[in-house]
Amino acid sequence: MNIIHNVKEQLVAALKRAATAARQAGILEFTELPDFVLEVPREKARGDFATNLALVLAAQVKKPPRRIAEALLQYLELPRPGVAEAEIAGPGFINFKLEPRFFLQALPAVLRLGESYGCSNMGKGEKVQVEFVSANPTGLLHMGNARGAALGDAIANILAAAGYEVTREFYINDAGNQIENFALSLEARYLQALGVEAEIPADGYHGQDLVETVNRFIEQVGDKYLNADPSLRREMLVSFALEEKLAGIRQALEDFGVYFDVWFSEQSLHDSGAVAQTIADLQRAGYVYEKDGALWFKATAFGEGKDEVLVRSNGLPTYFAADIAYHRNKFERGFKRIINIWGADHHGHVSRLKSALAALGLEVDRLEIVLMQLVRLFQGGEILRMSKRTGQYVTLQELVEEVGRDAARYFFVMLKPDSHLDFDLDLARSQSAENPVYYVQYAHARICSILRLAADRGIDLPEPATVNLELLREPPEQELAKKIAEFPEVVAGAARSLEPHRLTRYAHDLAELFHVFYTECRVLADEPDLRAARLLLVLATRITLRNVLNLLGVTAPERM
RNA sequence: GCGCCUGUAGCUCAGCCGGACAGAGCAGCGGCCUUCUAAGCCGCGGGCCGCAGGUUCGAAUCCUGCCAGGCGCGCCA
Repeated sequence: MNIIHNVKEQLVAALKRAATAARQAGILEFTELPDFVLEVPREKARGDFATNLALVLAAQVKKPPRRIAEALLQYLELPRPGVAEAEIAGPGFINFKLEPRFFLQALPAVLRLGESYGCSNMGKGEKVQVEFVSANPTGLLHMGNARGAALGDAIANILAAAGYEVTREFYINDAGNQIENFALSLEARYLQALGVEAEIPADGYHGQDLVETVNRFIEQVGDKYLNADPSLRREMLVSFALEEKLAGIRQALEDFGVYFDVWFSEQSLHDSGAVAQTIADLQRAGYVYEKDGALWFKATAFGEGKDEVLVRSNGLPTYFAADIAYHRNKFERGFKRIINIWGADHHGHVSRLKSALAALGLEVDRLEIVLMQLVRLFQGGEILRMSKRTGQYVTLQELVEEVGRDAARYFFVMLKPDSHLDFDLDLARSQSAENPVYYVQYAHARICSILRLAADRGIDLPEPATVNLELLREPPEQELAKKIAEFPEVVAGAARSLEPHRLTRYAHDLAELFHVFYTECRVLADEPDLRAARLLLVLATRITLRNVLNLLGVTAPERM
């Protein structure tokens, strides 16, 4: 059920036939039909669709584009019913106008589909995994993680709507050097709390949160590990702290409306031998050598600038080695598309990882990495530096408290991932009421208000099949219906490109057209048939608004 | 030095698989509430699309070179 998609396909086919017919008649000479587009023109006065076919043909045909367009029109059979007229404009575009009531057909179907309006079977049920956030479990979530959470969750939602079977995964970096540091820092705090002099490593974790964590640890076990074997002491501290930190992360994400299907432990890859196995397989493939007591991956064989260490001279595998094993594991789990949402500071890692996966004989094209640029925080005109070690950062929890979940999520998803994001805290606090998300939510609340009033007055909701759509003759009514009809195309486009910000654009445009309609047309009119038709339009708008907000992880309030 | 990202209205950003006069929000100015929520609607002002070349019938969009900002180039993760 996608009337726009259907009519576009018909038009494209008709255009191809027209070009072929003109060639056979000897009017247009060309060897191969070039790629052309059929798109919605920016200026709505130009019609509903426009094609540049005559323009792109000009290179081969060697005639003025407008002349070519004339020839095409001569042989073009317009799909009917649907397309009302075609005309040549500008340098040689062909503009098409649909019959005014064409888009109104979509309305009954929207009501029938309800929550699933906008969904498609594009993904054909293929398994896709989206891994995102994957924050270090040694602290709290910061603004960069928040952006990743909003973005990753929206992408996962959109893919699910487009017919993929989606798994959301959080990779827990619970191994390696940082955990060592974490352990030493915890140990120092533990000893300090028990009155023993101890120092946190220079590059350790100095945040106040560890003091509190250690205090809770002491409430449970007291000074039991004061004189214990240091490695046991650290192990107990780490396992306690990680559990607590992860629970906090999970809670913060849930408060942000983000849930994961799988929490995948890096340590489990070491424990299961997967890391060792991966290194051995790379070795067998001939891409590993030893130098200075370490094992190196021959990344230069894949065009990289330099080789990478897999196993350090102290015998411990690197994060890189574990990440290769992790991604191999993803392939083994059968995902057709493997999508990672990474901060731009990891971009150097992308091609290295892909090289290693190629060395293992895996189809690297199945791995898609969305790099998002980092978030810079401003306060009082100054940059706030974020650092786990110094404990100075604004957390996701604070963000949600300050600006609200809906506003924060909308804001993060509104920007394309490539854009650097300067987040002005003062602005976010003061302007939260002017956030564009309210514009969209307000449209939804207004609709609910109309429906409440209708119920109060004992007005029945229309039966879609019996509504006379012909009564919707006003331009705002038809434009709103057209925008509603576009929704499935927009979702599919966002899924293809992994660009959720297309949906915030769409949501804004839809809300705008509704507000105009609301101002111009009275829904609860006296005339029952017109009222029923407008109620149908309003109900379809509500469904579409709700569905698009849902995909973005933003609530659709009934009152504001 | 090398690599990736960004540079569009006062501010924050769309548009960038080339196309028809460059768009939106916020901020500014002026109108609109006796009937469904004014968190709204209508109108106005505001832009050498970082700079310079090139390709093209046509460039914000593609190519090259500069300039500016961010990030990366660890036996860190």
